[in-house]
Amino acid sequence: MVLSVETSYQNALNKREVILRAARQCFVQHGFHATGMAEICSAAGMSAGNLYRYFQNKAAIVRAIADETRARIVPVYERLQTHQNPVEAIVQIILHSLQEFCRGTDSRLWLEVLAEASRNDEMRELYISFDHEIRESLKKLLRRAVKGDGRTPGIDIEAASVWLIALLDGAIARVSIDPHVDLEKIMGTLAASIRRCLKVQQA
Amino acid sequence: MVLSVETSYQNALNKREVILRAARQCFVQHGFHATGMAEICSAAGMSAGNLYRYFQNKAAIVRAIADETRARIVPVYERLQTHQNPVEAIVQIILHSLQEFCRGTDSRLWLEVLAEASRNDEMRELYISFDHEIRESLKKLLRRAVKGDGRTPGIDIEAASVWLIALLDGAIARVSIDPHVDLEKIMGTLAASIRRCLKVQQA
DNA sequence: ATAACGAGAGTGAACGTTTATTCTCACAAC
DNA sequence: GTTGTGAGAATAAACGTTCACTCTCGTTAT
Repeated sequence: MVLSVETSYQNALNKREVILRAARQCFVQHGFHATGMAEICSAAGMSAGNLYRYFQNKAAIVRAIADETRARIVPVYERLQTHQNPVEAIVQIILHSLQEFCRGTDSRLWLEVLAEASRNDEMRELYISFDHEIRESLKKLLRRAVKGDGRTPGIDIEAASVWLIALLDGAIARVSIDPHVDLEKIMGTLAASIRRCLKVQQA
Repeated sequence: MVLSVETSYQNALNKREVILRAARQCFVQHGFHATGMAEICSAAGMSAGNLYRYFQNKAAIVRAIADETRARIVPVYERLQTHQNPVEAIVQIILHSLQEFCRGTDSRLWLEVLAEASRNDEMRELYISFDHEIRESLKKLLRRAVKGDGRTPGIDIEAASVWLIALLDGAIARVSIDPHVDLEKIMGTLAASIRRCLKVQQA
């Protein structure tokens, strides 16, 4: 019957999600390499044999997690593209991204992705394509900001986009390491700095 | 004999350094957890049994590497403390640090340290104490900059120090992941941004 | 109504490696 | 002859992965 096929498909999706949730939790605690399959299995409440019905191997799980983490951020960039004030749009993007990463424990996961991307080719390509995508969004906004301002652009748009992302990645690192960090305050001063850098043009 | 003790001590130091150099190389390639002791042994041209005479275990090697990496940066901060122009001193510090990390492959190692610090308590303490130390240096300079400027400080000194380090960490991540990055250009625009943020105070 | 069938979900022990670490023994120096 | 230095085999645990197998159900045949 058609219905049964559909429910089984749904079921498989659910199982994959259960596994991913479990794996995410383990990876946050011990990192990609120091997490064993047995750990993931027990966190998912599942036997090893069964888990391997849903993922080909450990690498596939890691890939899925990295993809998922990345996918959560992209919409933020697209949503704010239509904001009328481009500088404020940029500020909002960075703030939203930071919040999105730092709610829960995704920041640690992202740090793990960064480290992995620096040596694993597949992960590097993922990071770079992700980076390209979101920096294109930023550059569009930066161009609008420079034009709208009516002054000679003292800003190197390419460089500015790089620095915004670096600032974000650095902030994620800090938040995920230092337990005493005050996210609210951090975000306030971050916004101020970005505004200062982007709005004030000097000869 | 006194001399023999001394040379043997020297010898042991050399051996430790040989091992650390080898380990560093391996860690850069595969990270702390994915690097095996056998790998380090063969890179150091040494048997396992012998290597364990110089380090208690793998964790001790990791600790030593992290310490070493950190120790390489601290002097930069101290050296520039006496610079007469505090803003330029800050710019120089950040630029030097970036260069120090990105010469060779230390940037990857630092990324590894960051990821590890987010979950391993010992590494976290190392990072935080390091961070505290260098931010104290930055804060001294920032205070001088604010006073010297003679204007009402529009800058939150604590926050500014945090953001400078975040910027640095983010930049390190980028350099170590993206092979196409132009370090010279990056450093130029970084300096400009910092100057803009720190020098120009607005109501 | 019931027996036979088959597919999907699930198990957990076992596989062959690889891991970090230790043990044993040989050589060299003084 | 003792001590320091080294190699390399040995160990046991842990690793990712696979295996043969069971259990559960819905479908079909009788």
